Amino acid sequence: MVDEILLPPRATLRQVAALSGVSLKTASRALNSEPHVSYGVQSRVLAAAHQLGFRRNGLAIDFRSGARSTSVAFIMGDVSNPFYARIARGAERRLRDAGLQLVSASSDEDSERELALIDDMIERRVSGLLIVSSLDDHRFLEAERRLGTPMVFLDRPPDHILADTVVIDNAGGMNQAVAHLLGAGHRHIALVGDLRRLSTHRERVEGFAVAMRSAGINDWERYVRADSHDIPTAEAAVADLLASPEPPTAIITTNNRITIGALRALRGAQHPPALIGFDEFELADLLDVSVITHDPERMGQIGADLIIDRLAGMDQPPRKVVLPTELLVRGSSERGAQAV
Amino acid sequence: MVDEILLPPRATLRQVAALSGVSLKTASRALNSEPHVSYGVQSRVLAAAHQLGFRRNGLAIDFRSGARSTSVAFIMGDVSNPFYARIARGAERRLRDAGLQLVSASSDEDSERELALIDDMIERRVSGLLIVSSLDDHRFLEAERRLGTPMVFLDRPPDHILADTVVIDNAGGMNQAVAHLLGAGHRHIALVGDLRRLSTHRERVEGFAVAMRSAGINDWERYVRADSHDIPTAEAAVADLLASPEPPTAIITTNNRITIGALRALRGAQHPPALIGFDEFELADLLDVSVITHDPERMGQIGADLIIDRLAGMDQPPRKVVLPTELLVRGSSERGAQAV
DNA sequence: TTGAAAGCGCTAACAG
DNA sequence: CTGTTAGCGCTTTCAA
Repeated sequence: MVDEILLPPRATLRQVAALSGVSLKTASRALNSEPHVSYGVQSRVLAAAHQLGFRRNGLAIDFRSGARSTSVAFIMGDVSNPFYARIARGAERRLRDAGLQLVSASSDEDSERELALIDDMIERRVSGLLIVSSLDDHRFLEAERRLGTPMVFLDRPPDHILADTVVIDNAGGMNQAVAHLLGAGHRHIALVGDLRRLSTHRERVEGFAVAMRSAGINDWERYVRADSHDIPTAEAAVADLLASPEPPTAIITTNNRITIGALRALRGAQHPPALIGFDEFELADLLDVSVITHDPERMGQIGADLIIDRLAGMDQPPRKVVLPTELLVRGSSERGAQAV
Repeated sequence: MVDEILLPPRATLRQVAALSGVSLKTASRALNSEPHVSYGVQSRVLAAAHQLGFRRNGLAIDFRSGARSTSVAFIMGDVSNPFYARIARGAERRLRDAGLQLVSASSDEDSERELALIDDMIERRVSGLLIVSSLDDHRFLEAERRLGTPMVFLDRPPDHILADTVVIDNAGGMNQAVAHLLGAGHRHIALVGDLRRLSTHRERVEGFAVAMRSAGINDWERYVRADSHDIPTAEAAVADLLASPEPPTAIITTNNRITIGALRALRGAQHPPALIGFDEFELADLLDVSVITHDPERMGQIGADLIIDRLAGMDQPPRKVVLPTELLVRGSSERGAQAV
């Protein structure tokens, strides 16, 4: 193979202008279909651009006009978690229609990494920040906020800073689930939760506690397990619960990863406890698993819209949007209850 | 709420230099920890930067140094498809270590949109392109390739252009699956496939055909269905097969979406046919579904490495990496065979 | 070890 | 309708 010569350097607007015999600015206008360009000039410029294989330099455009790139950052735990992927999808669609692009970055739920990513995104001058944060103090973003960078906190509210937020009705969803199980006669209900430091975890546990207490059950903590952040850990936690002297008759898992871990642990169990999982997941219907559903794509859409509105000058106090949940009763929640 | 005054404009390097009483270039050197800066100057500049809340302007840096951004584009069908999400994950990790960031964009498998996205990414001067393409002619990328933009085609090889490619051993994987089913006595084996125009589909069908023919089965086309690009379509296709006068005794689905559609269609079937799906998926083990597995994260990693190497000047002829598959035999492939 | 000057490719602001 | 003049914030020469 002959080593081909690459790099006949890229044509610039200046060359297009020269070739078509107009000024830089006129060429710019023509290529951007701005008004006040005669038809003849327009087509001459376009032809020259085509001939030279000209491509606008987005880097130069972003740099020059306004001090912001046309990207919006999405910082979350892990793209391959369907919850985040669906948020990304919702956000991406809205942003694209607004001429923006989504840049996703995974923090692996690690605070250091999250900080580094946010920092990086700020330096890249993203137009906005969509964050599912695992930090517990967001004061460091205050300066950026005052500089006018729109930021929306998704799924978990920010701490020590006022900013737009889109969350799920965690307590409400949990309440419905617990009420349903209580109604079926369950008294020994376990909760298997995510990292203790996450606000979603705390809210879900709190919703659980409230519902349990109001049913007169005060030793609810006995069956609460936390820090099951991945599938294997969740599986182990559930296995452990099942092996205890007085196993729970029902289990609530607080996210899709944990639910899957629970399903693994329950596989082949003689008398599986009832199960309700937070987050809908693909195949939940086939596996007959009851879930607390909500709409992650919508979360992404709303987040994106908020960014877009703020960018367009919307100047209202920070909003907090709470997305509803719905209990989808399937087979898994209808079993294992002891006689009432 | 008092309307707070935002926008005390961002500090620039020039201001940092002024405040610390050094030249622009010295400030630049200090902040980038370049050599040849005395300790005193270094700390003076850092202090000034801190005091002003200075943040480097990534836009200006990208623009000025080299005509490339520090982003790599990943163009694929849909982020919320776990196959793509896992590729993204693999690529993202590698790229981050190289100081690059991944920008994912979904084409929804639509050619127009894919073209527009690629165009957009080129204008944004991404450092490289990772593409799962649904186009059938990539000549339009030739100019870009000659300009030195590294591009890697994932999952589906490019047409009419030479470029790095990372694909799965489609024919081989299909062969293993068919051989397994034939060995169990199946003769009426169906294949439910994706969009006909996708090369992956064609290769998988070809692998299927070869295996069937070499077993003396020449009417294999009878049970082949294509264009099942989403779950509902796949479900309908499988339901249709089941309802035919002489239904197949085994079904092979050619990707994770189709497998899920098939599972839906098979739900509650009296005598479900055997099933083998292309692509591993979460819960496949719980559902006891046999699959042809491979490693999408690795595909992402290799793609990213190829980009990074090319960016670093690696100058070999385009590579074609073929990733192996493995047949994971679970319960679903062990049923429904008629007496041999 | 430091600095001055030049300019990346483009658009904004003003003229004509 | 078209052109001229600046200059975005930074790095890259090259010189001191």
